[in-house]
Amino acid sequence: MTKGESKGGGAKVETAIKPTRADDYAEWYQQVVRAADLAEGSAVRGCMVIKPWGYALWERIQAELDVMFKATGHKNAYFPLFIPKSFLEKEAEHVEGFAKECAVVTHHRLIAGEGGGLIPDPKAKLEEPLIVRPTSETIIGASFAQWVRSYRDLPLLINQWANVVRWEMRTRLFLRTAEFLWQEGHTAHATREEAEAETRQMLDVYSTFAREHMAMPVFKGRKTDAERFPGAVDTYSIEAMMQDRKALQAGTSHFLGQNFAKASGIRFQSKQETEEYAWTTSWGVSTRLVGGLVMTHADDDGMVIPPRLAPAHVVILPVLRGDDTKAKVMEFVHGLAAELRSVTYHGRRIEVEVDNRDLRGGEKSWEWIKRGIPLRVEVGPRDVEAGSAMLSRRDRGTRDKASISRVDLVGTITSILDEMQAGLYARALAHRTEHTRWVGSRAELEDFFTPKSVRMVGGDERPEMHGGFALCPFAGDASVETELREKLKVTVRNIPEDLPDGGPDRSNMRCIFTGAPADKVALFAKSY
RNA sequence: CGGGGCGUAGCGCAGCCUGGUAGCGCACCUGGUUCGGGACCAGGGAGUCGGAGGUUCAAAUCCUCUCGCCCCGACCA
Repeated sequence: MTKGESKGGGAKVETAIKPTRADDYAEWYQQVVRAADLAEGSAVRGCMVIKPWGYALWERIQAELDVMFKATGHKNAYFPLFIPKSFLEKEAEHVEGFAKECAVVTHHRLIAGEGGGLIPDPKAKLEEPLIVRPTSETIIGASFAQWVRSYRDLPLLINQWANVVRWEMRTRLFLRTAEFLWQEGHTAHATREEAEAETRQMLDVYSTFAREHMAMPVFKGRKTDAERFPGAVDTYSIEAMMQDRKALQAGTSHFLGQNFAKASGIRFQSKQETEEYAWTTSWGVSTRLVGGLVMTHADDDGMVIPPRLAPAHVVILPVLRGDDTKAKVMEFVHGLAAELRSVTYHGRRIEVEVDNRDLRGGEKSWEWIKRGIPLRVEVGPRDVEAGSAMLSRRDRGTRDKASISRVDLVGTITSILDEMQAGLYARALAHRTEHTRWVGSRAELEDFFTPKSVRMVGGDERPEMHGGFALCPFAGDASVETELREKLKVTVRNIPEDLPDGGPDRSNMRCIFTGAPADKVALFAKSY
């Protein structure tokens, strides 16, 4: 059982977030997002306001990924928000995939209506409707077609940071909203091999980022046909396990073959003087990662931010008691803050917040606990006397604090943060390992994903937290996927590259559903 | 788009059945006592009760219409 859960032996602990994960996971998630001040709903249905602390997390994700994209040769650019309807129509599968959830712009002017309001001017109707981009393959393809003439123009390695709109029915902050922020890489290559290598390279970038920065273990793998991106030849994903054991697709990378090159006319003259279609890729991660961060690390007291992603690493909370000591304490605090800021942690300066708001100490502490800042440092008159501070770590109990000398704090803060980062990853990995299982038969798989109802205090019954990741040989029969999705809401998340120990003899596997020879192992799970 | 629910102070709600002109908790403001882990006391500000129409001496409450939102069923980063 994870730290902070209210069930189990011992006295019931008062938690900052109610309900707890064990009591109502979905509601817990919403409460953490609110309590950590990450985001809130807005006047626009399905759209969220990302608040400064939440946006700072996204900025950290952007900053780290951007460096990784640049290091692999990509350049940033920006393409239009609006896509002519005819562009979207160019790739058949693509249309089918997105048509159902598009925002459409039909007019370019408003005039006074009868009731005093504004209405679209019938005389200002667009000749061709514009679609607010749900993704940009087609509009970027049009530019690529202009930019690419010769094999010497390839590869073309472009990324854009942008917002996109998908008119979703059911929305949840960060996890699924009608508008979201993301990054979409688009590349064009002279050969199939090179484009496939690019697809895999970016998948690796994502999994490295997830592991090292987000402290989130992921399974990398290829999607089945049923789960492929509309218009792609192959889709790859990284899949992470959330604390309720459901999978979250945390990043995708697509090998688009020549489908979009043909649709957009991305042609080039080869060295052999033949005309060829380019091979393209696209890959993306979104603000959904912030939701993934919450569901991977947060606990019943709120957000927990991995140090390497933290907008601020430490908050200093001055304990001010009376005017006689206030000046001394603040002098010490500012000195300490300056010293900490001079320390480098993975290429960044340590970020320090000094919270000297006129609030009670406990109230401030709890606020920062809920926000998930890695370290809290209290400095009061007694610490000033002793040249020390009281240090609390977000990965320990909320009341757990220990005195540390100023010198030691400055000297060891990076190793403390590294230890926390490693600890968060280890904990997430242990959780995933505990709930990942090889299954040998369909019955076993169905049992694994069938909840046993649990009687709550007060008599309510609700499904237990159950299931997890199931691995088994799979021959790739699409009708099996449909059946499992309909019956159990379980899907193949991907065909993982790296498999945990155990399982059947890889050289002689049979599909557990059809009995046919199988050369692949599939990862099954319920998902967000 | 089908089934269910809800709109009353910034947030969460009570009041409605049995009409009499608006209340509670949290938050906010002021003063005081407090303060090394979610304080207490006293005082205070804040709501055209989603909107329109009707019944009535009188409507948050009853009736009609309307708008918006949330939950459940077909999708998805």
